[in-house]
Amino acid sequence: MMETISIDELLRRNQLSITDSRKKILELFQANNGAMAHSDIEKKTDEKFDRVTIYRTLQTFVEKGIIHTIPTPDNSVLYALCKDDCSSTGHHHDNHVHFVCDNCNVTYCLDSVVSPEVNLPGGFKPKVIDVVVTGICKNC
Amino acid sequence: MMETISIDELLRRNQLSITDSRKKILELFQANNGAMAHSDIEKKTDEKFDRVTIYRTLQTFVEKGIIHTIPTPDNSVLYALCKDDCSSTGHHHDNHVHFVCDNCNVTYCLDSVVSPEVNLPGGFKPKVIDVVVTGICKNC
DNA sequence: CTGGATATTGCAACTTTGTTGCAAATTGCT
DNA sequence: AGCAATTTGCAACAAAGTTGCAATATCCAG
Ligand SMILES: [Mn+2]
Ligand SMILES: [Mn+2]
Ligand SMILES: [Zn+2]
Ligand SMILES: [Zn+2]
Repeated sequence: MMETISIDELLRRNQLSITDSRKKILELFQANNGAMAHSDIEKKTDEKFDRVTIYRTLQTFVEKGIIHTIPTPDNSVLYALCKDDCSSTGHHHDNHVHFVCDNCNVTYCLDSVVSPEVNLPGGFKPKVIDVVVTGICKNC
Repeated sequence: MMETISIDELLRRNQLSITDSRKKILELFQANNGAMAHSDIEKKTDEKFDRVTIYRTLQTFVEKGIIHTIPTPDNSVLYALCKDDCSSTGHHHDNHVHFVCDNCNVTYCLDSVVSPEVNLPGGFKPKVIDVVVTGICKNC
């Protein structure tokens, strides 16, 4: 079992200075149970931070392995927190399935469901397998 | 075995009038072995058609089941031809795997590889499973 | 605790991507 | 050929994302 670490500690471990925008955005991710789009963050921060700052913060978090992006069927960009082992090793291991609810529109990281094997035709060498399931979630 | 039908016939079967832009865009899809983005089509048509026309044409083709969209890890919107049975039944059955090559950047429809089963936690009811594999393709 | 090097932010300006209304042109049909 | 219906191009706009730079905040050594 991995112990829960504070937001400040999380930033420090990733050699990032502790700033208002980074703290606030991480708080939002921890409070939210699903994935968030850039526009969600803009709204939830009440336009306190510049759009550009939010873009740059998200980009930094992705590079550090603190959050990961999720490919969605409607091709909007979503972000969610990574499991702890992503940031510690410096590269992503988000081989879990994502679920998009048709009804409430929440996107879940199903961390317990690992991506299935796929049998590819000869010559194709897989590196990453992204699986996005659309349907009705457990809360709908 | 499904016989190959002409572009005019394909449009007629979908109750679409035969216009220059629709013919040209379908030709591009048939000539191209991978998926295309809106911007690819703009370039390959040499700006002969208005951007808006291309958007509307792609949208019409998706609605008719002539092409389908592909969710990609970098969240760009790609389109590729559907198998014949999509347009005949009026709704999509594109339950095949897509492959994005890290090297040549071509995105393939692997029509022969059907999406695998996924074991979801209790309460989640799947409808569509999108699988996108990233790696090195057979031509690289 | 403070000064100053370094990193981060906000602003402005710009690019790309996508949408909408409407008049002009094209298509399909008689 | 003529006419109704569909499609296109244009203009104007909105949303999403990028870049350079000056102002500000953070961190660390002294
Ligand atoms: Mn996830
Ligand atoms: Mn496909
Ligand atoms: Zn739901
Ligand atoms: Zn390739």
